[in-house]
Formats: sequence, structure tokens, C-alpha cells
Amino acid sequence: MTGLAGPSGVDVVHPVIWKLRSLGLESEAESQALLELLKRRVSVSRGKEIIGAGTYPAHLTVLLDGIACSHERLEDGGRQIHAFHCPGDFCDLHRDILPNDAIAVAALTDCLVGTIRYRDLDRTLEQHPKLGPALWRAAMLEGSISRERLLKVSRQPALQRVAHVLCELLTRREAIGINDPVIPLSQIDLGDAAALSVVHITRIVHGLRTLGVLSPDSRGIEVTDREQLLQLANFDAHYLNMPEALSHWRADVDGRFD
Amino acid sequence: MTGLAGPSGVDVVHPVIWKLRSLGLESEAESQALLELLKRRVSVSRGKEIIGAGTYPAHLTVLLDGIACSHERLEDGGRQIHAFHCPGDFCDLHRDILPNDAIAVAALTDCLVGTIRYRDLDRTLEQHPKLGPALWRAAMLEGSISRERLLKVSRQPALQRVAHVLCELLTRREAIGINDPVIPLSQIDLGDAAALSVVHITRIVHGLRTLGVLSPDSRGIEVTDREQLLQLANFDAHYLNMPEALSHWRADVDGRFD
DNA sequence: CGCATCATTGAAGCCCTTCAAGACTTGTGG
DNA sequence: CCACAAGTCTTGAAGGGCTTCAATGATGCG
Repeated sequence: MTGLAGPSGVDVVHPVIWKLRSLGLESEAESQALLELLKRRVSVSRGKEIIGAGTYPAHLTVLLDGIACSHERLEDGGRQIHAFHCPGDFCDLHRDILPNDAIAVAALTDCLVGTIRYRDLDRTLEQHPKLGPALWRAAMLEGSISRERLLKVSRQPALQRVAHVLCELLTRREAIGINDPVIPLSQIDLGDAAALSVVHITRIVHGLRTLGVLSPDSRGIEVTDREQLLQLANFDAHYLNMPEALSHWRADVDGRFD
Repeated sequence: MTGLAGPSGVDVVHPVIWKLRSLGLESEAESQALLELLKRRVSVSRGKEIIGAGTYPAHLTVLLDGIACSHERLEDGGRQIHAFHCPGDFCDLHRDILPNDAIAVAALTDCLVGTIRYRDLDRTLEQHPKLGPALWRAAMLEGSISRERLLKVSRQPALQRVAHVLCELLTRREAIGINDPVIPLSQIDLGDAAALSVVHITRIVHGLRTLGVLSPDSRGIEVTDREQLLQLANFDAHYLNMPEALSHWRADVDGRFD
């Protein structure tokens, strides 16, 4: 089956299909082949680890629902969130080929995860030649997101940093059909991603609420003025390699020089 | 030929061979096959661009000598150095599969670069199955370095940031047989990598000289106390996936669970 | 209800930035 | 060989953004 039962009980497009499409994989057959490898749906509740630091699972982990993150604990007890994971994302592409003990994956909201055994994956990759490049792109995309994060976090003041994180999540969720203006993260999570103290995040969020960018509701993060937020962050989604950007890129590649 | 004429006229191990070994590729035949694709040695003088922003070359660029960087210009005229490139490094692994307009590659010292046409590479990759995974690892390694940079730059005070950058370069150069304690970068370069103002870099460097970590010579960066530098940065080379770490990893992978 | 987690607000202080001016090095042309 | 310019480095002073500490309020869950 291609569908996944949505909250309303209606079948919706499977997040992994959505993800593979955004990676430029148009072959329905190949996406389907990957889907069929998905084993063991497990739900993980908010705050729990999905992949522990220092473990080397024999399978790839795919996020099916919720928001997760790759993070690293610091000596002083703090943590750095390196990447957010949205439904359809592969949470540990890096782990098989070049493992990093220090990085763990955790659920930021209640999550549903699936797994794909490398054994199975390797076999399927041979049969479906377009799957490999799609995974390459997924990995390169992570790098691109990481670089953009470094740029913003290291060079921009707090308000822009926070705005950037919100824009990234908003845009990535929209790309997989989640148009909810509510971003279900705590201010602590925001701080750990933007590398700011929670105290300061509170002030920034307060500022954004005063500007009318976020809903004044004291609880939760709800974007009420998407345009202004994008403008504040000076957000250019190009680095996310969204479908539109992708087709644009193809034109360029055809014209590559030698 | 495997050798490259060194400064003294003696044949030394080719930097690309060294790099491939560090990526776990032990097959001499496969390394050799990649080497034979190297075309067009070009020298680029300090400060010049190797790959311009917004260009899409039909070839992979390999650094053969010198130090280069991938960087991004900011609106305010500043620049962020995302990655350093040492001899043997592939400068634009990301570019073919998921191009990023904004990022350019520039020579930080006088450099010698070679190129490998994707056309040729694709053919060779099919013939030598161990080459693909090695390139995967190279790409994942970049991600790992980028994450570590984000961690240090966003969470550590200036002295540790600078120390980290120096440690990274020192260690990566040692890994390819360059044991020179002199790091031929300007303070401007250091600032662009560590995301600090040049003025502050001067003060930090001054501090490191006072501590005896760097040579007091007013010109240039020369590490005189490697141990203390590593300690200051709290440097753990694990993320660089050095050969020792690699063999350690292999043991772990054999014991992976399911 | 009591407890744990999260959010808020104030106050003090430090780290780094910007601005500004000068010293030193290097390369180039007269 | 000197003069000059351009690039790099150095040092001082003023200011601002963020951190830490500390205490209180709000929310949700057992």
C-alpha cells in the first residue's frame, strides 16, 4: 500500500514518498520498493531517545510522524541540536558509513519511526539504480542545512537565528504537506538549536509576539505572520533544495561547462 | 606513477592516495585507477578563486597542494569559511549532486589543483566498487567536520574556537604527512572560519603567544606547544575519522546489533 | 493536590563588536 | 635604492547583546 492512515482516517501520501519526490526521485516503482523494506513501526514518546549515543544499529531509521532531532550532549549539560528530522527523513544516514559516537537522535514530539535493515537496503539499491543517488542527495541536503545553520547561528543576532530556525521548520514541513502554523517545539528546543540560552529565547519569542509574527498565546509557538517571519530571517529556501529549486537546478546542470 | 615529486625532488606519496587510505580504501589498484583520471594540473595563487560561486563545472576538483577553503560571502561583505581543504581533498563533492550557488572555493595559500571529469569518474566507479563507498565517506566526513565546527563556534568562547580551528588543521595535515607546525593562514582567514572579528582574533592570538602555545613571531601562526593547544581546545580527533579511529570503528560495526 | 517541567521577568556582568588610529610588512615602480 | 601603496597586524576605548543567577508564575500530570 502507498497510503498511510492519516489522523482523519483518510489515506494520505506516505511521508517517505513525499521525501523521495523532493529528492528528485520520480519513479513510483523505486519509491515503492524502498517503502516495502520498512519494518517495525515503533512509537517513541516526546523526550525519549530514538537512537542512543554510541550505538550502531544494523538498520536505517526513518521518521514517519512527529519531529525528531540529531543532537549532541555537551560537558556542561547543555546540548546542541544539529538537525531536525521531519516525517520521511532518514535519521541516521551518516551512521553506517561513518559513525559518530557522540550524536544521538531523540524525539522532540511524540514520534512514529520505522526501520530499514541495511541488508535489505543494499539488495534493493542494486535492483533500483535511482535509489542510490536519491539517498546521496538526502545526505548532501543534510550538509547543506548544516552549513546554513552555521552561517546563521554564527553570524546573526538572536532574533534572526530564532527566525531562521522557525523558517526552516515551517518550510520543510510545508514541503511534505504539513501546513500547520503551530511549531510543536519548546523554547528549550529552540535554544538548543539556535545556540542561545533559554532565558534569551523567551525574550526573543516575546519580541516576535509583540511584532505580531507569533501568536500571543503564552503556550506554544504559532506563526501568525509567515511573510514577516521570512523577511526577518532573510530566508532563502534555495539551500533546502525544494522541488522548485530542484527543477531550476536541472536546467543549470544541463548547461554545465567543461 | 604513484609518486609526486616533492619539494626536495624525492618522490613522496601522492596526497590523493593518502586521502583514500584515510578513507579506508586499501586497494592500491582502485586508488591508482582514480589517480589516472586526474587531468589538468593548474596552480592557483593565494586569494584567487578555484571554483566560482554559481558555476557548475563538469568535473570534480581535487586539491594537490596548499590550503583552500569553501566559503560563502555575506551581504555585509564578510565571509564564512565552511570548510578547509587539504591536499588530497575533493573540494566540491556536493556540487554535482546537489549544487549550492552560494558557495565558492578559494585558495588560502598558493595551490595546485587537479580535476576529474564526472564522465570518467562514473565509468571508473563502476569498475571499482570500493571507490564509491570511499567517496561516500569523504562526503560524510565533511558533514562531521561541519557539525563539530558548529558545536565549537556556537558554544565556545573565542579562545577555544580559534584553538579548535588550529587543532583541526594541525591534525588533518599530520594525517597526510604534513608535520609543519606553521599554519600558513592569515588572522583574517582564522576569523572567517571561527566567526570572529579580526580585531578579536589578534587579541586571542596574542593570548596564545603569551601562553607559549604559539610562537611569539609577530608574523604567521606557528604552534610551539601542540599538547597545550589540544588541551585548550579540548580537542578529540575522533570526528575526523582518522585511520586509528577507523579501525576502532570496524570492530564496533562487526558487533552491531539488530 | 503536589510535583515536575516549562515560561517569564529583573538585575548584574562579561565577552565580543565596532570604530579609530597607528605600526609593520611586502611588493611595485620611479 | 627609496617612495609609496596595499594589505596585514596591533592596540585602545566605548558600547551592546547575550549569559548567568535568582525568583516567580503558569501548565499539566500522577
